[in-house]
Amino acid sequence: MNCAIEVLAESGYSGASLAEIARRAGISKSVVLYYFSGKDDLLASVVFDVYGRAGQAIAESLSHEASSAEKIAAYVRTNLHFLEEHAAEIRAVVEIVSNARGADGTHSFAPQGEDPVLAHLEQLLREGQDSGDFRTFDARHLAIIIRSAIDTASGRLVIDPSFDLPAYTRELLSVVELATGTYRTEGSP
Amino acid sequence: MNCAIEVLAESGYSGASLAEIARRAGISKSVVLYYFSGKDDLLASVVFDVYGRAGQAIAESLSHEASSAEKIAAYVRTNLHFLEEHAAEIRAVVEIVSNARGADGTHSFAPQGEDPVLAHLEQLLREGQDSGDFRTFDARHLAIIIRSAIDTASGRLVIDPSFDLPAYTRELLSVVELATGTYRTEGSP
DNA sequence: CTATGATTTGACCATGCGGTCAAACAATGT
DNA sequence: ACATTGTTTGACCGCATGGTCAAATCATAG
Repeated sequence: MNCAIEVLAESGYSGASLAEIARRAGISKSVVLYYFSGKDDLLASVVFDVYGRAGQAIAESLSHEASSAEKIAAYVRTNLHFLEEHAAEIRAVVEIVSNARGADGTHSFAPQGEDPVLAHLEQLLREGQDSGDFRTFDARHLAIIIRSAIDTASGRLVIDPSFDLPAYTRELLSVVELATGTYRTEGSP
Repeated sequence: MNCAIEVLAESGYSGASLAEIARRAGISKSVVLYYFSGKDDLLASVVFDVYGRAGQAIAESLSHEASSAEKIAAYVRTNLHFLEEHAAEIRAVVEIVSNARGADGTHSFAPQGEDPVLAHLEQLLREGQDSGDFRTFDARHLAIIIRSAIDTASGRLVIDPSFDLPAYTRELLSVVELATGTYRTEGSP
């Protein structure tokens, strides 16, 4: 699985053939198919593994925060921090989710109906609005904007070695603060 | 080329084989290779064509605006408007740019060094800062955030038919205004 | 009508893919 | 020592890919 992640991150979905993954691992192609029922199973395992660990890290981080503003900030920070330490993993998952398709041509891993990741962030934003911490905005669409800013960072990290993720994190946090209206002048003591 | 765009948008990069594109066009595979020197040539033509038309539309739109704030707003609006009317084209280009790789495994169409699209937006932001219209922010990274919000919309439009692009445009414009600090209280008359 | 050039076709090729399988190999308990 | 079980291998299969090519078809000018 680690070698699959490496190949996916470096050579993309098309380049990640069973033969190439096996070669990188120094084993025969058959060994991969001995432990995984097929390529789909391998990719699904990678997605599940990385997705699970990321979700765990984020949930743990959010549990330490009380206010909506702090939760949102922690959400952004933890997402980008996880990205920094697991760039190849995230890149591999993105590659799989956005390219793997079933026989019918539809995406295999993209969420069917409602995207739970997006729904989660949207709910965090809505909570902040309900508690009066945030200004009025379109929670759904702001969630899409914030997620896109997070997701784009994995690509940057891989293709641009000079990409300054800490600085990017700072700027995104600042944008999110302004967009949610966390620090309104009329509300200051 | 139109059929190539359709197939790319619907079935993704992997599904866009010469045979499939020819079948959709009702012609033989050989005809495609008669007018294009190879698959690379076809894809490059699609990218060039769409990219050129989008750039033209954006440049034209910006030329009508004077202030930096208006230019940025027009930039966002025109990008998303072009997307709305040419969703499949943009989706196809994204599919090509993010998946097409040369024999060496590197992206074929992704910008080599500095991304001119990103550099352009970054410069627009910097102009607004230099003229004093905008607050202090990290122009480079804010440009990345805004571009990601624009680019993610093409995917949404394709997979989610209920996606409300006008509303998304409104929210993004609002976020950009807040992020650039166009309407600062201290500057108001 | 015919000769010439542009266009179109289907058969064909080499290559790489995911996947199968019998056989070889290694480890272990008896 | 042996039999059993788990592991690994390389040869092989069917299939799809991008691409080539000679031949067939079409259009047009003389």
